[in-house]
Amino acid sequence: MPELPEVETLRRSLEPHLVGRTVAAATLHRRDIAVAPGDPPGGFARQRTPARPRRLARDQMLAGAVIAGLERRGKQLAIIATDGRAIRVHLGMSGQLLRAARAGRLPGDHVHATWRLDDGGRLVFRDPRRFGGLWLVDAGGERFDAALGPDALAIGAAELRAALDGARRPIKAALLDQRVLAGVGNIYADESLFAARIHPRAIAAALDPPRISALAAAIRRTLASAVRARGSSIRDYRDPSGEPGGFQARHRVYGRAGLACHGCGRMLASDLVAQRTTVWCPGCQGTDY
DNA sequence: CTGGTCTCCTGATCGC
DNA sequence: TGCGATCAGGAGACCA
Repeated sequence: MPELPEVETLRRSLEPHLVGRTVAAATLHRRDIAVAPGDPPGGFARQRTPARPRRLARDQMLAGAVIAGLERRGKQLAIIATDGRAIRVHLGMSGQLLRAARAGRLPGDHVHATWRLDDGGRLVFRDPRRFGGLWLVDAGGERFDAALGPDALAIGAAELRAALDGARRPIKAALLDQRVLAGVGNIYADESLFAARIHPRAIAAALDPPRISALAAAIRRTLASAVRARGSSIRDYRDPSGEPGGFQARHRVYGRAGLACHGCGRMLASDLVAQRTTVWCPGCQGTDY
């Protein structure tokens, strides 16, 4: 569901309700959506079904902690306690963090974790597809995945050039790689490439410095504009206060395959690039790469 | 190392 | 109305 603008919208929306609150109680309903310190090492997927899940200490879900703030890096969100403990949240494709005031209604299905606050409010982690998850972080631990690249919202030209570092793969594949750049997903990769007039299959290493500068600027502008619009709502996405985003009305290419380009009128093309449906304009972004 | 493909999971939608 | 095929905002495992 979410890319950087949706996660940043979530962060801004939740923060005023959480900061300064004490976590009165916390419940993890499915052990296999969380990774705790001491869990077997290895990839996320292989950690989700340990032969015998370790029991969690009750304070690992931040029970008893006072919430100091919410930080975001790329698409990851960290709920940080005043004592340094934290919970890193990945929303994956279908994850949501929902808030309900005292006695407010919350969905019952696919709810994997629940926190109750000292003002009676509740916070819920819901994720039907379970591609997302929670990382429980001790004080002093890594709040974000250490391999994440620079945050895309403020990516500079030199920074992007260094991150791409001669990658011999389509620029779209590189933009989707969170180790290169943190925060861009399928929607904003296509929108940014259109804005920079770069073909999604252009080999990253073949882009000259001026084009990489243009791309960095396009990514910053596209993401900032999407954050201002409170993200993109495809299907039924809502932020925690129930508000849909508004950026989907401004998509130039994503979801518009076969329609006319807003820039030149040509029909937008679509194909699989980096295993993801990709839409571009053969007029504005070229037919060769 | 690199880059392409497969896979995890559920739900919405579309054509028949 | 039902039913199977297809697709989805992500990303790690696996393979050549």
